[in-house]
Amino acid sequence: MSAKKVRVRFAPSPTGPLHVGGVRTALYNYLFAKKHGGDFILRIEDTDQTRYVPGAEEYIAESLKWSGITPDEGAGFGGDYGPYRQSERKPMYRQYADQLVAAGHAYYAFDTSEELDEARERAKAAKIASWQYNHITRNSMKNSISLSEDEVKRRLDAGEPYAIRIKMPRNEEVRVQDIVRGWVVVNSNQLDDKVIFKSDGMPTYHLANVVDDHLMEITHVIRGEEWLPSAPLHVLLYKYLGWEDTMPQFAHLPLILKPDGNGKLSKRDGDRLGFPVFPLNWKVPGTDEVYPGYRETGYFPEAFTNLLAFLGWNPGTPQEVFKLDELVAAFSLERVGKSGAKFDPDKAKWYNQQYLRETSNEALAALIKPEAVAMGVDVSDAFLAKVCELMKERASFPMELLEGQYFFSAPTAYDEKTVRKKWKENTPAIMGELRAVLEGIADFTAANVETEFKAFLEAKELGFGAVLPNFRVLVTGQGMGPSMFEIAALLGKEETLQRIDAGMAKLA
RNA sequence: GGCCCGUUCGUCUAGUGGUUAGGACGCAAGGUUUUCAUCCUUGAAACAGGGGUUCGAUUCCCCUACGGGCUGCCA
Repeated sequence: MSAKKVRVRFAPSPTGPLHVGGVRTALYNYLFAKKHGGDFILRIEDTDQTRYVPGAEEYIAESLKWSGITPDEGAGFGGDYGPYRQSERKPMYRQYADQLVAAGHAYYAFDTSEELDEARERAKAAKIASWQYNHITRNSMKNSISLSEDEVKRRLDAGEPYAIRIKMPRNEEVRVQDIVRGWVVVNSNQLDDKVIFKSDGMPTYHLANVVDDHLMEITHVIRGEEWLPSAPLHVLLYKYLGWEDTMPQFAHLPLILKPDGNGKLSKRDGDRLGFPVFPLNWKVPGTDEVYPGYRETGYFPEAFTNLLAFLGWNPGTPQEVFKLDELVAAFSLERVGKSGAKFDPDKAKWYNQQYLRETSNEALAALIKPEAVAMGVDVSDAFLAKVCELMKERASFPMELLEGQYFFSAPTAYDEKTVRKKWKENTPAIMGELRAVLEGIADFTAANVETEFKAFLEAKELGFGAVLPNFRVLVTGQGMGPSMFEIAALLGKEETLQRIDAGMAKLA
């Protein structure tokens, strides 16, 4: 094993909000880096100015920070290998494209996009399988291979725009070794002469990616499966640039699929099925449209990384709840699966529930305080913490802790079903007597209320079912909920009695 | 269409040339609970199909089917 320090990068394009698939890729990179004591780098791949979306880069950085997978280096995070935005690295790429041209591995192409479209249209009309710019077609196009030397020189001197394309070799086996998939072999005849340097002076993803990974001394390229088809091109680029010896290892991750049907998870699936697809709320620029985020929905960051980690990876043990540092310790690319994973909203919710239950009542209270205040709730922190304690086991998200409105104000309506089924002729009399019993309790604790309540039932030879539901509906308006003794104690004797009186007045 | 990748309960998955094919989510039933939730117990539920190789294949090979990705001067 070489002692070279592990360096991995997450290289998103700032064309919009990062989605969960992207976060998972970032997460696996982070876990792998930390597992091996290496560095996790954020590189912004903005070689296409036309697709730049304002705010996207900030969104990406904030998403990573919130998720707890903050980069060690990168755009906005410092580091010795900068700049980390490809747009700022623009002057660095040209020389490598020139080097490839000089070596005969690349050539100038003068075809306009209109001409390329035409070629594709013609092929389509002729029902030829999809058209490719390759060893067969390049001779009929306008480039430095088909054109005479003089003609090429004339066009270059005239300042005519051109792109630089890689010259794919004839009939050569290109082998890519992938950590999750093993050897992937493809014949170069299947590959096309991809543009590596655009006429606007910027490199395309393929060149920029290889050059930057080399210059930044990246040791492992961990990215989505959508890149697998272009991996052979990248391998060839390393070879032609003379960097074969330090070529990073590849790991192509399976995709995250939509929960129902098939296909890649997309932002519309979230709307349709009612779960977030983005880590943070994303406000579409120039509109009022907002896509919901995991953070705002009430997911804990560690629940988020936990559930994401398990989409395509597992530790091989029954344990499923892993804090971020536990994930780091357990992670390995060898245990990453090969097949796409359908996102399961139910399981996502379950993960959050696990973390909610591990969070202290005080911390939960602090978490929901702003929301409570916004709702007009005015109670002490201790009171709110107690509410959290009572509501905790029936919630998956912090917001749900606030669903027991009756904790904060007297009921305005009384559960119809409970009243219909439980409120009998003699109920008002029984409730009146219960009220007297409650009033007589000096120390109004849950335990005392329970003891006195049970003694009352025994003395009156009444069952729980005849009394408690009515007690509950008078005080909370509900037919279900946490322990009534706890609720009464929390509200206090005075409030409890007042609510009984108010309820009796309406129901009797 | 071409190329590449994949295929174990509904979902996420473990797993081995010989297993009662295991777990989790969800679902169902029962129990606990004043109720709901929690919790406990139990249950239904899978090796895509066909050929090989083999004494024996879910496991190895091939084909088919199905699914996915790519096929841009996007990333």
